[in-house]
Amino acid sequence: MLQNTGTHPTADWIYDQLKGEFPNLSMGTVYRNLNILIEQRLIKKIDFGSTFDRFDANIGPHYHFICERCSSVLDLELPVDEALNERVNVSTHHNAQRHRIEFFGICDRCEKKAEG
Amino acid sequence: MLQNTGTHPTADWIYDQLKGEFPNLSMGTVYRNLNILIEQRLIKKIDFGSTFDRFDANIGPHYHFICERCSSVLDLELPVDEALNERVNVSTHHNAQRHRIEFFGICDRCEKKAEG
DNA sequence: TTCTATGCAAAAAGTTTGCAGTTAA
DNA sequence: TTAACTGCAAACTTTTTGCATAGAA
Repeated sequence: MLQNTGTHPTADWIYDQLKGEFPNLSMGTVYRNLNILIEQRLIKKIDFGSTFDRFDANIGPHYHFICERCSSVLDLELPVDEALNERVNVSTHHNAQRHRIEFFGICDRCEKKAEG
Repeated sequence: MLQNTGTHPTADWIYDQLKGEFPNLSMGTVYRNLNILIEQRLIKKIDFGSTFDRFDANIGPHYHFICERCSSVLDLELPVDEALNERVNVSTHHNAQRHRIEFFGICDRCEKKAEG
């Protein structure tokens, strides 16, 4: 089983790709192997640390902090750096209009709890 | 119906919060109203432009570009700015160990297609 | 009455799991 | 003979939808 595409595939896409080579491949196997690769830290799932959708009432541009202990998602005051979009547009042929940053670590509250 | 928490709630959490005030509230209503608020651009769903999980075979630190037309997720060459974590740690009491950036816009390929 | 919003339950979408059967060491 | 892996189908989790009803204008 190989994993060397340059893309960020969905399980579904992987299934379609491999279906040609292994005609009776099943989704169960795809997910099972993806999870094994995640455990072995050979790949990552791109997520927000929870299986639920998250909603954001703060419409203005702002960055997020995601606590890896309690999974809460917090707003940051850090000023948004619009120049970053330009950096992308200059160094690639994409047209980036905005961006989002998530910081990962341990939040204020969990740090305090750990000390307590 | 109110939406003014400072957090980034899951539908589930909202349901629990409102359950006290509206004892026979149902999940259907919560999701329906969240989707109305999204249409009205009063809130946002924090996602990657697709309902599927995405997997990343590139374990090293790197940033992503997400095309809002074709929903593909592409790696960027932009150098990762480790100093950003420090900026967060200095201005808040959280402990940020790493971060992730997603740029949103129209990708190379879709731009070309549009030009025809 | 008409229009919008709701509860409920069923369906859909995406992911995980149990089990029995293969295959390879 | 084991141990690891697989297909299949069923179960599970999260979100969406259909329908009949309730309440407001």
